[in-house]
Amino acid sequence: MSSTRAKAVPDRRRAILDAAVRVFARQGFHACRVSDIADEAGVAYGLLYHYFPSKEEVLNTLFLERWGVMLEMIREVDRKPVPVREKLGAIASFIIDSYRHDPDLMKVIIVEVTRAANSFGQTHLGQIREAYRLIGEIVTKAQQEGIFKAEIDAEFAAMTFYGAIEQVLTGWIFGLLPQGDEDLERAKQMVVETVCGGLEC
Amino acid sequence: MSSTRAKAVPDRRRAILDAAVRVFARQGFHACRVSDIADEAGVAYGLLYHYFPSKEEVLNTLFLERWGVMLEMIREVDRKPVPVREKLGAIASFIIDSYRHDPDLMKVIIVEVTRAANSFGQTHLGQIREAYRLIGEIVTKAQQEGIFKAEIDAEFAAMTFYGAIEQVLTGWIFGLLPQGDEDLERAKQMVVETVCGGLEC
DNA sequence: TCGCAGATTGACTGATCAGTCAATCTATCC
DNA sequence: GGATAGATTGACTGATCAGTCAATCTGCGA
Repeated sequence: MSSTRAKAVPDRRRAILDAAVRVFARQGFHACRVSDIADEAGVAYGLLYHYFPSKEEVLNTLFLERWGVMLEMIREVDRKPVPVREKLGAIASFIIDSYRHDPDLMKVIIVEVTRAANSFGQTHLGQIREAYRLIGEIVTKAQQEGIFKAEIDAEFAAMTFYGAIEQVLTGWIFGLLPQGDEDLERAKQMVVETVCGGLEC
Repeated sequence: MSSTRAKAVPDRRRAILDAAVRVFARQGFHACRVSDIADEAGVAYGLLYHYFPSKEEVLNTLFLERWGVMLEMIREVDRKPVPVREKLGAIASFIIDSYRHDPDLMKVIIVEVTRAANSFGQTHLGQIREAYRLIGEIVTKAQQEGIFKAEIDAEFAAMTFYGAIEQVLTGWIFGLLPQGDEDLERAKQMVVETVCGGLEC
């Protein structure tokens, strides 16, 4: 099969998705043309429509691919018998490392989907909500164990936690905060420190 | 002069701005047509271009009007000789009360400008940054007074604080969080409580 | 070698919409 | 009551671009 061959058939679908990440990150979803994506991928205009029914569906695919990995990761972390701080720390680490590994993709997901609740966020509200719900569950358990204050609403705490991380990523994306390797590492600690500090009894 | 007359000349410019808030909130800036705004304002299409050079400039005007008030409010609060918690509490209250008073306007500002850093956020990055800077200053002072931990970067703390508030507003805007009067009041306390709790020594 | 299916091409179409502009209206002042 | 300036109108234009489609290419099995 092709996946075992050294010189496999070029995967145009993947090339289109990767090109789209770069183009969306550079120009934004609405500002770019489908031809920009095709050009960036080194592929004819019409081929995009061979693999995807629309420009929108390209963005949807990018988002769902990545968001699914994150949700799965949160579920997995939650299953482990470790303290809250460690769970939240793992989530913060995962998101921040995702940014380190592929800043363009995270920029697209945050700017065009997660923070664009009017357009694509609307479509994916369910997925986004699920992330809040999972984080909220972690908070609830910590409250039941008497580690977190019971009087703060868990969903609310989850939004605060995720909101803080996303805001920091946004700061990096738009050059409002320094983003050396040490900065990313410190950010992980600081987010968890700040939020847990405020929530613990 | 007209402002003293009971039946003053109708202020079409204002009518257009108010209509734009409703239309942008309902359909989003990119998805709506200029004719939608004109219709909503009960005014001819061309009149919008008599008062504004472009559709964009209508949104810019709405944003700058409101953001300017907020920046001035933060500066004023900072001048008062009150504890940090009270300062941050006043900021949270102002933003949340702004939402209570005119949810459509806040939705537009957050969804189309503040969180749309790719399009309009870019244009207004300076204004947005200024808010972070002012909040960061408040945090810095608290650190100098020994009330807040010195090891957390002030700009970072400012983003966490503002990010948490904005995320909660976003939750209300898109129906992810309950938004009764009590919820709004509790949110003010919870945001300040959580962030200060995490930052205090 | 032939024929087929799927991959690939890019010119073209149809719809959309921001912005223009010449015409008309209205208020005000002399 | 006439003249002027600014307000108001809405039909029209020009550009843009997502999506279509018929034509061509390529790899592979018979």
